[in-house]
Amino acid sequence: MDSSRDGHPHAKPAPKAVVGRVSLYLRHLESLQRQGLSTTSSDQLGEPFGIKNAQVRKDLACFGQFGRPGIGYDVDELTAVLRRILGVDKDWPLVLVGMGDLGRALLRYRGFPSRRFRIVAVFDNDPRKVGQTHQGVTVEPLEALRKSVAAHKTTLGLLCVPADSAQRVAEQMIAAGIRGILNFAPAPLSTPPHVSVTTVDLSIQLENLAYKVQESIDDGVPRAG
Amino acid sequence: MDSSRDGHPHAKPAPKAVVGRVSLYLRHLESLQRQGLSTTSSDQLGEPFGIKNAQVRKDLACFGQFGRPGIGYDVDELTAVLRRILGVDKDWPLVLVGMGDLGRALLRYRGFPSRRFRIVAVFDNDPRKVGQTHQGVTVEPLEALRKSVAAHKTTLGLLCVPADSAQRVAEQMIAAGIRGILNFAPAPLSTPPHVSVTTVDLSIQLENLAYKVQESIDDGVPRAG
DNA sequence: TAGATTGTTAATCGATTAACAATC
DNA sequence: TAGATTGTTAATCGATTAACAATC
Repeated sequence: MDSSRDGHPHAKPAPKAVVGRVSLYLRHLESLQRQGLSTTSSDQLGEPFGIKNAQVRKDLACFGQFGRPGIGYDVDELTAVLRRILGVDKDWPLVLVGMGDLGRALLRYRGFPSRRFRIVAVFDNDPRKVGQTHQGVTVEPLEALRKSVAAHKTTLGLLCVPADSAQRVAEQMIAAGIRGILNFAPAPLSTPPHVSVTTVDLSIQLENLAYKVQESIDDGVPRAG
Repeated sequence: MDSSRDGHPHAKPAPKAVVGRVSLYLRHLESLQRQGLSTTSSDQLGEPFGIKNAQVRKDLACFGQFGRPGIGYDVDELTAVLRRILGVDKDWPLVLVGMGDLGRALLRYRGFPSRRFRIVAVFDNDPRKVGQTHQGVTVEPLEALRKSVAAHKTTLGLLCVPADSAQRVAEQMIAAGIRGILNFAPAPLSTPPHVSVTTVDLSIQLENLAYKVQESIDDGVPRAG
């Protein structure tokens, strides 16, 4: 019952930090493709990210065998197979909830459409915002969420509301059928097990950066370079 | 030579994932403080994040001994000591480079000032943007970066330029004396060892979320909840 | 053939969890 | 005292790295 070759590997429960790195490899593969290269190696794939060749091979091994000893990997082939594995070989509709400054910025963010993520609907409960059109999308009230999610078969959502309403709004999104939430509110969300949440907490990121800088200044490396 | 008690612990090289979690504990402590609680426990501190009590205690042990057996932790005391350890007991000036949509959104983001991160200067090379004022800050050309960094003793920067200029601009920031970069460009930065970089790549985050959702749909949990 | 590079197994390393004596 | 909870040591778990036979 070896299923390591088929497209949607029911295989093992997808080893943890691996998927994030595979996304990076795919990025680099696409850039190699643009450069017109036809083959690559585990060494080359990990290099821009400081990832060792053994790790690259181990990561890829989670999903199957894609290379040839002595040769390496076919760029086009590996690109296609990783796209399929990661699910980015098709469009993903998104809902965006919360049209503050960040919501507006995300609506214009070019990195999403270029990866086939399409914001198909935006929601806000502020009556002054409802009815406005940004980037060709009209702001709807949250009551319209469930119908929209069903109509577009949306599974992913961007949550850009203030921290104090994040949990409540997340629950509405989940009730509407959303299965994955990219949460920009600086608040932990508690969600049922079938819903995935990634919290992007910019202050925490900055805080960690500040700590590292403080540390590096404390022990050595004192002034401007 | 036990230095586990002094404020800026020269002690051990700050165990990896620990700092991120300590930031979370601090957040929760501040919320407990607002609720008027005076003591807490390792159990309570980790609970909102799904972190086990043993882990909380181990994490805190990296920096010293702050609790009392049978009692727990003093909320005010632990808050103060964690703030000092993380370096958020003082203002951190920031530069922001790149005034696109995301740059503008970050300039308005309330999570930064509330954690004492102050955007003191913003830069862009587009002559149409230079001279504009947003949120009371005037956009300057990149040539002005070095002088500004020196004047404000800035060590941290937000990088919000397109991917294809990210490396070049990062080098300018580093040359100007910046020591930590929060990078929003979807591109890996290569930097000298005394400079810390955290890349916030929203497409990668979404991609990983999409993968998890796809996986959860594939094996079980089929429709809207 | 010699050199390159794979997939995989074994060894190392680090992080998480459990257990428990010590303390309030 | 009994119950709670710490700091820390030991046990477990998982992730990274090194090594190498197999292959082109």
